[in-house]
Amino acid sequence: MKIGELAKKLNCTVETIRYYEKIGLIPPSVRDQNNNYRHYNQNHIERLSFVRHCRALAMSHEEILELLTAREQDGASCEKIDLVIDNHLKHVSDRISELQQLEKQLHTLRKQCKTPGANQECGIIQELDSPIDSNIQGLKNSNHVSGSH
Amino acid sequence: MKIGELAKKLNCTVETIRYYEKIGLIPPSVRDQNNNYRHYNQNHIERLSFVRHCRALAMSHEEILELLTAREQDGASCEKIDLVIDNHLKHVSDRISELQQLEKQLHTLRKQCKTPGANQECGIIQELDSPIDSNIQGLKNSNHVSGSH
DNA sequence: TAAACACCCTGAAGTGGCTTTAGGGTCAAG
DNA sequence: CTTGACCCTAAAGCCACTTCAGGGTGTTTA
Repeated sequence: MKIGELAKKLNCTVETIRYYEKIGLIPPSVRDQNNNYRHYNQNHIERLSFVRHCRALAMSHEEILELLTAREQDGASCEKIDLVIDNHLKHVSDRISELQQLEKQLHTLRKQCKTPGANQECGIIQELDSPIDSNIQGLKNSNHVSGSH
Repeated sequence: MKIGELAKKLNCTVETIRYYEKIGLIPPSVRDQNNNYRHYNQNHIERLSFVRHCRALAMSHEEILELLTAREQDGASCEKIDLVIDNHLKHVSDRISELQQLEKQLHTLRKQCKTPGANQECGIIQELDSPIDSNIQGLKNSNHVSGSH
């Protein structure tokens, strides 16, 4: 299977697949000796499928590598696997809480503009001009609604 | 006021302030002619305070610039301002929904590991190995619980 | 047979919002 | 006169890709 076909099958771009190979998230592809095209076998497909599945669940590459390592340690218990999932789940839950707090604050801010008119009197701008309060300062690590890790 | 004092006052790092100046999010500081140290007046402080307030609400630099521009157009109505806030609020709400969907999926996945034992039989790994289903594919644009935009 | 078009390749740079690193200069206190 | 807190710059690193520039390959159709 060539890279374009694989990309379609797994709903990602060819660039992403080449990138994963480059950083070692998937093993090197086999190359066609004539034209240097990448070719993929069932093993590759399964591995990439696993990775994409994890990414769809918003796991980081680091977390995915931990899962892959844990999986390959035959006979080991799945405690490590559970731990990775639990930790990730906590990241997601925490991020949801943060965003919900943010949502509240934005609703409150939005209501400040009661009487649309000249912007100097806009309650929103007045509010944003005022000193930062401690509630809002609480959300330090958020770069634009992103980054649970 | 020197940069360190300003950073403390606004609860951010000196590096962040220098970075904002570099990318033009705040106007250039006044320099001490002797030692080239940055100095800030009330205008600078208010502007940076505004920017930090917006960032605490997870707005992007682009959104902040839109607000700053709208604010400076004297006499214009605050429709633009409202629009920026409304759009941003929608980003946040949408991201919350996505993360909640993710949270559900992760809970379901976590439950697959009912009987902790040898990892080959771990339901989690089995699930992640299986083909990606269309529900999960729905969350395409998420890079690790981040990026509402 | 040649041109069009879809597909493949590489390496480097760009994205956002900073943070970190490396290598310095300045200034007040002891 | 040295210690330590503060200041400066330019460049690289972070994450997970995406985009760009420039080129090769392979099939199909005029």
